[in-house]
Amino acid sequence: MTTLAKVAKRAGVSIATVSKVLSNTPYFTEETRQKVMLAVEELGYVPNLAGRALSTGKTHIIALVFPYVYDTIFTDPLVQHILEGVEAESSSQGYNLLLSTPQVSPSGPDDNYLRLLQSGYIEGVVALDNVPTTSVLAPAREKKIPSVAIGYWEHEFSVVSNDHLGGEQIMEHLIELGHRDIGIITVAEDLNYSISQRMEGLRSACTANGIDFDSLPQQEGDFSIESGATCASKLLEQFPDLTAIIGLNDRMALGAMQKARQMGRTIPDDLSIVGYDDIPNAQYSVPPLTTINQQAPELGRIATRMLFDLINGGQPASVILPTELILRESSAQPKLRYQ
Amino acid sequence: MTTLAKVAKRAGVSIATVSKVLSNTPYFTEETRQKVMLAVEELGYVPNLAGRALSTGKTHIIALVFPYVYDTIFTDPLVQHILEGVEAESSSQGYNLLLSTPQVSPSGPDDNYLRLLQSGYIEGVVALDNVPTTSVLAPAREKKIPSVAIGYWEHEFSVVSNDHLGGEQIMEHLIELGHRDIGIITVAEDLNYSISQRMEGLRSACTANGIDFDSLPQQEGDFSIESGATCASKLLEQFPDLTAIIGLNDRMALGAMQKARQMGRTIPDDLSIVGYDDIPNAQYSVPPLTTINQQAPELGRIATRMLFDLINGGQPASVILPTELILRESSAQPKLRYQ
DNA sequence: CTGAAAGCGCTTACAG
DNA sequence: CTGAAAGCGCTTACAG
Repeated sequence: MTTLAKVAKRAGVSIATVSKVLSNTPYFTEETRQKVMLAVEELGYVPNLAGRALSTGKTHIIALVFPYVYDTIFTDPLVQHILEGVEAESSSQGYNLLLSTPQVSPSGPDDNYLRLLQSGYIEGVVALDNVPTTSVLAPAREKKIPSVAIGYWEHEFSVVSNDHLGGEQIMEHLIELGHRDIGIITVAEDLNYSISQRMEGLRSACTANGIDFDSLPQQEGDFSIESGATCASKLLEQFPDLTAIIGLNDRMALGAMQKARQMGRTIPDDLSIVGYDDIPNAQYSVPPLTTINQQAPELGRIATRMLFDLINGGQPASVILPTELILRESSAQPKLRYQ
Repeated sequence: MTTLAKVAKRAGVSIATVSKVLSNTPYFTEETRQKVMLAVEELGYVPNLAGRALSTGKTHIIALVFPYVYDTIFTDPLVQHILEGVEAESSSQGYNLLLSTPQVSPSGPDDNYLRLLQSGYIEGVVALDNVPTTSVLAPAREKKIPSVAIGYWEHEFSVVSNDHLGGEQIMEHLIELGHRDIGIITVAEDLNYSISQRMEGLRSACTANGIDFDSLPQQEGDFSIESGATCASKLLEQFPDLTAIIGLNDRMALGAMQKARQMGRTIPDDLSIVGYDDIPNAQYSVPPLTTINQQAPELGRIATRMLFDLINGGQPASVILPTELILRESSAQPKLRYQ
């Protein structure tokens, strides 16, 4: 390993000088600079980050945290997009990205994660903080580690998609088309805050239109395609008169669509199906899925920018991203049953 | 920040003693141990990793490297599954995961990545090393950094799916069904080694069955659903007699399926379409997609286990994972055209 | 403009 | 069984 000392020796100067030349401190002759750079070049010197971290406290690492709530976290398109955005921003700043997926329980995140936070290894953390039982950022805030939340936990610095609005939009859309018998595929309340917000959005659209939200049938899935299929089948068996089904994420909606077709329904003629997320596949399903776009890639990008601002002493403003209804062919007016 | 020194002071012992107690060195009285542990407890001491790294050279970080070749790397299901497997293994070993997505060009991976390798920050690296122009692991090997390749670059320690076999299997399947007019949706040769291997597999199945592989029409996509649709449309316009299309990944096959349907083909009656990867959506397309399962999640898991073996001084054997043909409903016998 | 020295927090021979 | 001391590789006041 080439160290500062070796470079210094070769260049015939002190290690302090090498260090200063490399960190672009002013005050040294062009001659010294050249000697040093030549030695650095010849020796292929690369600073040891642990050494630097120990003396400066800066590691140039930020952590990206996804609480581990269900098996397949990385298959969630939201997670992918956040990852993509965070990666892009952090590497553009010359920072490295540490990925952490702590287990969370009502008593808090796991010890490994807690230790990581205090280890001095990371300068800050961006976390998807949407699990109602526990906030993975609470410990970071206690320890005054710069952190930005993507999600609903109360946090000074956060970015979140307006799930309430998205919920309203998708329900409004169905109501406008004339639907009243609407089944809902959701997810267990304690699993995810965004989903609860979407539910609230659905509710307020109903209320605004004089529909009793609580009378609409619901089934709980687990975000997966499979669960969407199962829920759809239960919904349609118990309530054959449903004219529309809302899946609170696209994957469940897609599963529902397949199942409904197997059960003999034509989409959208017999049954409208709408989703939420606007994942790439939503565009390519048969028929293409009406859904809500929540600008997921922006979430990660913005959160990371906020984090760097914070690390540099700024006070970034929190952000709420608007959602947009994406009209495709899986939704239409209900057929008139009694004519 | 609580340091060893503070703990030592509180426990009334030397910092050396605290350090030894914590690292489970033998030789100290139960009484000392208790005093130390109590102080650790009370102060909430967590070792500073930079300090430890500097004196031991162990950082408890491994890097996972995905060369950045096309925009949407994290949307590739293969990447997701590798990530999942690597994450699971490394966190089970108490290691943290650093994600790196270097830009690669014919002259090699980018400087940031090169610096990371030499920074002393990482104990080893697992890399998806399938881009023909450049191996991201070549620099790691030069620098004697423990590394495991997922892919085809020649590397002492590697794990790879048997793409050649997979290619054979999918082509064999179509040939057995009676197809001879087969269109292929592939990807530019210099983009990905796995794909070239699959192509070779297709070729050998053809050769074994007396079919001239080079006469089969091909189109180049870019892994995306969209590109699959575009390629299928070109293929079907130029060669309307095709009875089957192979997509060299599922997403392109899925795009092809949608486009073929729009062009009036019924799948599989008028046209068989098969894919490669067995992504979750393959099961839920209409009709469900015949494809090749390559045990992607295992790739990451095995590679990481090999890396830890290597770090601990072992010499793990390289692994080639077999593929499996997954029969679904998107493939069938071709219709007899001239009866 | 340059360098000697202290210090970041830890571990590890080496004495005792 | 315990501790003093050196050292890991770097940066940063402080002198000169």
